[in-house]
Amino acid sequence: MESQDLRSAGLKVTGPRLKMLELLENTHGRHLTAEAIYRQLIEAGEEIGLATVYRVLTQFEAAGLVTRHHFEGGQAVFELERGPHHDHIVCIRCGRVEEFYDEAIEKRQRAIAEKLGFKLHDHTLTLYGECSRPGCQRQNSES
Amino acid sequence: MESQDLRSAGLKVTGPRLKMLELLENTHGRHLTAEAIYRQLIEAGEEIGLATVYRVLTQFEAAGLVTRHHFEGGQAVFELERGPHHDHIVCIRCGRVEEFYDEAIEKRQRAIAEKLGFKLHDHTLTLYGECSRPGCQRQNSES
DNA sequence: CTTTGAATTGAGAATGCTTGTCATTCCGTA
DNA sequence: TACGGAATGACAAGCATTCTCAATTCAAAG
Repeated sequence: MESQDLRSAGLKVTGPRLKMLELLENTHGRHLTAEAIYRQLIEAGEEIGLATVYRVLTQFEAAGLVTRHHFEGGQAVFELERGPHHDHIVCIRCGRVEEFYDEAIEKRQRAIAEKLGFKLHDHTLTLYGECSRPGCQRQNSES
Repeated sequence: MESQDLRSAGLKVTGPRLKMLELLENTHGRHLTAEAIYRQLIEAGEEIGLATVYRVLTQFEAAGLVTRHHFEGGQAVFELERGPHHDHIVCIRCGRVEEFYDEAIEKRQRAIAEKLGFKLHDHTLTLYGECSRPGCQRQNSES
């Protein structure tokens, strides 16, 4: 149950937090903006404020429950942290996001950081391209 | 002379554009925010508006003269496009930016995009860590 | 070296995303 | 079940960036 996830993250169990976790879990593989989460909850009849969505996402991020990505375009997208690290490839036409993991790249990154005298904390790698899905068109807003 | 760079980029030669190009060229290896460029020009006695700085940077970017990076932290940073492609490693304490290039990583990226059915256009790779410079402290604003 | 139209500029307003404020409400312990 | 602190929602505020528009500047032509 999600309440347990919240508790073990040191967060009080509240309605908004549960609803948001639920939504994130039922949106497998998706990368949602705060706005999109807000809209979906409102449309589902929930009573929630956009400020709360942002606040809770920030808390989730601090607790390691979600990851925040800054793909190109103003809005940040949030992704439920599930399983191991991965990077992303984003379609510049339809916005679709795929995930990938490449050990060779990871290894080179560690080597580069060490060579340059950095203690590596984190990294972001995002590829941008055009995907080959049949329905790939300039679709943007996800309701 | 910089005027030639502007002309060949299809841009009219104007005072603000020349000053900005000059500043970018004399700030070798640096990654500047729009705000920083604005401040430095003002301090140098130039008469320029922040809106112009943003506008011109966008034009420079479109012309391929500069690259815009979205490192963490709200502001974008701009870098004069000089020489071949490279990625970045940023110190999370002092903000210092180093550049690197790794053919193995580039090659893997192309392979990954192809495998996932994407026509690769671009990518961003940024490593974050702590550098080992003696003077590395929470220094931020660069005047 | 002037004229002249279009491009560029500066100032401030406006926008879009995100965070802060604060009174009200909710959670969970006693 | 009552209580205190944390969480919430509505709205204001903040920040980076873009837009608007009248005034200025550029450069091509006369």
